[in-house]
Order: sequence, then structure tokens, then C-alpha cells
Amino acid sequence: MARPSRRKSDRRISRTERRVDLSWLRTVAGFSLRMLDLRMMKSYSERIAETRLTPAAATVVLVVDGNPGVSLGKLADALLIKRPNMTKLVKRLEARGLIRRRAAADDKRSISVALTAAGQRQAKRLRVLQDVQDNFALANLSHSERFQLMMLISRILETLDAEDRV
Amino acid sequence: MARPSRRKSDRRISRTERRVDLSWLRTVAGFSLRMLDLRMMKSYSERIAETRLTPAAATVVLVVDGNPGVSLGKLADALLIKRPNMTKLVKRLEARGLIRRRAAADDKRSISVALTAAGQRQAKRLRVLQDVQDNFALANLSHSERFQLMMLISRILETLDAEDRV
DNA sequence: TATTGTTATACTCTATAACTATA
DNA sequence: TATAGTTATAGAGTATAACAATA
Repeated sequence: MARPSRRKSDRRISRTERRVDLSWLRTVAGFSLRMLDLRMMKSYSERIAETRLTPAAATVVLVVDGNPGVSLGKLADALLIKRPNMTKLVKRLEARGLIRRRAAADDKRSISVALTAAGQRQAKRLRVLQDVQDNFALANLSHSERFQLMMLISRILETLDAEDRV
Repeated sequence: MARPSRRKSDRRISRTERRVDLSWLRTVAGFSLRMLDLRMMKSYSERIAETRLTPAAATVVLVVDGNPGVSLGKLADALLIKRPNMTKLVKRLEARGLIRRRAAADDKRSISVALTAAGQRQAKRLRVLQDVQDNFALANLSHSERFQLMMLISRILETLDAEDRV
């Protein structure tokens, strides 16, 4: 299939407007995945703009929704976020009335987090937006291709997760 | 294949040590790609630590190596980095003696960047490290699977790139 | 008038060390 | 002693507006 659409900067190509050659880097999986993630994040960020949540905050809301009462530390570990940074993130969400924090019953050091009613409404909306976003980004892929992609991703993650084990 | 290896925190599973449930989010492509990118970046970052370059700076070195004399603006556009931020990045690399900047011949507003000899040595080393890193991260994948992955990535990027066109 | 690069600025994310209160 | 969470802080990445020089 031809690709008639072009960036507007291509209307007139002079010697100073030639493209930057990224051909070699595009064959590097790490680079291509990075570019894909940047694009996806930008697109997702715009998609959830109506919720006034950053992508990281949106993920916290979704995980807490599925794990009410989870401790702040486990939440941080699961999302690869350091505890000091999770503290700030959760406090922002608490200030917006989406999350409530309380001391855990069995360990007074531990903070147990859960969504408020408003947080649950946000989570519901976010799930819809996630679904819309995935369908938009993967529109070119068949169901079987989407499945392949997810399998490949999880197999790479297995390799990388093994690196962190003792 | 069974997975006997476990995180050390699994040695003893009490009610407070249960895992965080991410099962639903793992089915969301955007989330899985984000987690994969975080892991890859962390691993890559450690891999190139010897060069004392951040991942973003390393990419700039590699792209300038393949595109000597490229303008600062085109470099920024190609890597999805805003011009003000590319200015800072390039100045850091210039201060480290890896990049030289000079006014473009045909447009005195434009800044043409290229690698110094030291920069070229870094680029050579970075290409080796990129290769090592890719082979490590994709060790579980066959050649045909690696090819499939790259094809799927580029097809998703086509969709997302189309979003930015006029 | 528009574009290239720059400065200034602000916000987010990340990472570490040091502290507190519990365990 | 060790762990959960916090505070403080510093570095990097990202985004926008305003500016000078040039086109």
C-alpha cells in the first residue's frame, strides 16, 4: 500500500530539508521500543487529559482500584517506582480526593491505600479510555498479531526480570 | 517450562506479602509496553554506564555519527525532543568534547553538529554495547520472532505517526 | 512574517541519603 | 537490627513563552 500522506515539511525538499537517517538505529530493538513508548505515551497522555491525571497517576489509580488496601511499598515495587516518589504521587492523589490512606491494621508502620468513591469513578472512566487507546494504537494489527505482540513482550520481560533476582 | 526461581520476598508468603494483582493491566498493550520500556531503559542505562552518557545523550551521539553536519533542529525533530531541550543536551556533549557545533554554510541561523574524534570513539563503543544489550534482552527470542517484533513495532508506529500529520 | 536556536522557567519523574516510628 | 514510610535534595526529561538573528 502506498503512503500518499506526508509531513507538511516535505512539500518542498531542498538540500537542507533532507531527512535524518535513522535506518541503523531502527534495527535496534531497544531504540525502536523507546520510540514506540514515547509515541504511545504522548497519545495516551492526550487521551486521558480530560481526567487531569498524568499517565503515572492514572496507573496508580487503576492498580489501587484492583487492589484495595494495598500497601504503599508494594504499590511502588509493582510499578517500578521508588517509595519516596510513590509517597509524593499518592499524596497528590489524596489531595485531589481520589485516594484515601490509613494505617494498616496489622503493621502500624504500613500505609494502606484505597480509592474514594470519586477515585472509583475515575478508575471506571480510565478503563474505558485505556480500551479506546489500545484499539486506536493497535488498529493496524489483527487479533492474532496483538496476541503475538503481548506474548513477545512478556517473554522479553521474563528475561529482564530474571536480571533483578538474587 | 516451570519457573523455579523466585524473588527473595517470596520465601515466606504471609497475608501482607501477597502480590499486587496486575493481571488486567498486563492485557493492556500500552501498560505492558511501558513496563517493558522501563525495564529495557534500566538495563541499557547500566550497560552504557561506562561511557558516562545517559540513554538520551547516547542516542544523540549515535544519530550524529550517522548524520554528520545535521542541524540541531532536525536532530531534535527526529528524536522527538524539543529544541530547547536539545540545545541543553548538545551543550553538555560539547562541554565533554564529544560534539562540535558550527554555523551552517547555507543558513546562518542554523547550527550544524558533528562528532569530534573522541565522539566517534564513543559512538563505536556504543554500537558494540547496543548490540550486546539487544542480544541480552532478546535472548529468549528466535531470529524469526525478533523480526516479527520489529515488524509489529513499526506497524504500530505507522498508525501513531499518522496522527501527527496534517 | 516565519524560522533557527537560545534563554528562562516550571513541572514531572527519578534516585539517594537521612530521618521516624514501628517491628 | 531491619523495615515502612517520610523528608529533603539533586539530576534529568519535558513543555511553553519570549527573545535575537536571520531568512
